[in-house]
Amino acid sequence: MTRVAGLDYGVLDQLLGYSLRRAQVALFLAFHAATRGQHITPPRFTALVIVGANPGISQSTLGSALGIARSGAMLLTNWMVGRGLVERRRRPGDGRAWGLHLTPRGAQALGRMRAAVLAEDRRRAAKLSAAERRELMRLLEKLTG
Amino acid sequence: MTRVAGLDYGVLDQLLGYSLRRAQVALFLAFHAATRGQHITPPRFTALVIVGANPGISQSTLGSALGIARSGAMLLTNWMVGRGLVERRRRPGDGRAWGLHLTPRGAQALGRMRAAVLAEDRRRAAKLSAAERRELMRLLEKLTG
DNA sequence: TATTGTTATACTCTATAACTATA
DNA sequence: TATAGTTATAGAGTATAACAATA
Repeated sequence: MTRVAGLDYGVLDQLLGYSLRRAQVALFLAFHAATRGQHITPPRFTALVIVGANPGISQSTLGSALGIARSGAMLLTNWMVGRGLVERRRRPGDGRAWGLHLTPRGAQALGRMRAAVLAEDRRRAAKLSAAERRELMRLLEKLTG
Repeated sequence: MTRVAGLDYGVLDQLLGYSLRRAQVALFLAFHAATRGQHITPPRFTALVIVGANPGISQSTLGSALGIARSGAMLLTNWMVGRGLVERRRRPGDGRAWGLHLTPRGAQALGRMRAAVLAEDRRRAAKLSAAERRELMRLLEKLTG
């Protein structure tokens, strides 16, 4: 979605939503560069981070965090389990829900990915000064929260 | 993708890309609210705006602006033509490409949508002061350009 | 040869709805 | 009744590849 030279973008240039979309696409390219060759996607990475930070989380809660339906959270979990990154454990108190946990291999893989993604995210953000980057994060938080 | 209370988002909260994604989802809801009941989507709205601002544009160039393949630009154009919002005109100099133009009905519909989308975008951005909003747009532009 | 539009096809992601087992 | 997970199915959006017409 690079800007096409000579094209008039009309009202789009006045929309905060469109500016955010452009910026998000640019940062998505950063993510893609950082995870090249692996079969990782933003939702998969997000899921791994959240499972890692919230051991024992249920699939439904994971789905809520990602903003997707339970059925989608299950497919995502299947992928993580199939790759040996996550395991489902029965919960003592509740026979319905699984508790999700990183495997040792998953924790190791996530550690590598996290470092790469964070480094590339920072590299792309380097067009801004450190103060500008913090200000941008603050404004985004204020907008969203 | 509303934040789930009590959940630890780990490294995600340190990623500019994730902050942008959250903000973009929030503004997408603004778009959705502004176009409720119409069969419009962000890509369709974007396409209409770009055709309106660049009369005679080709399908391929439209696709480039949207960051999608030619085949997708054609389906998008089919939708706009099918709704009577856009018409294809042969170009005098080049028998290969179509020139896309808004119909009077398309111009009228776009005018209404543009006003609604812009108003709702501003309304959601009202959590920021006018100065903050301008600063946010500036930072996003600096990041992307 | 290169470009534009078109067509056919396939893939990914997601939603919905119905089902089961547990609570 | 309500919730968690599962399964089946369908739809939207997109990409790729091949083709015809035109440059």
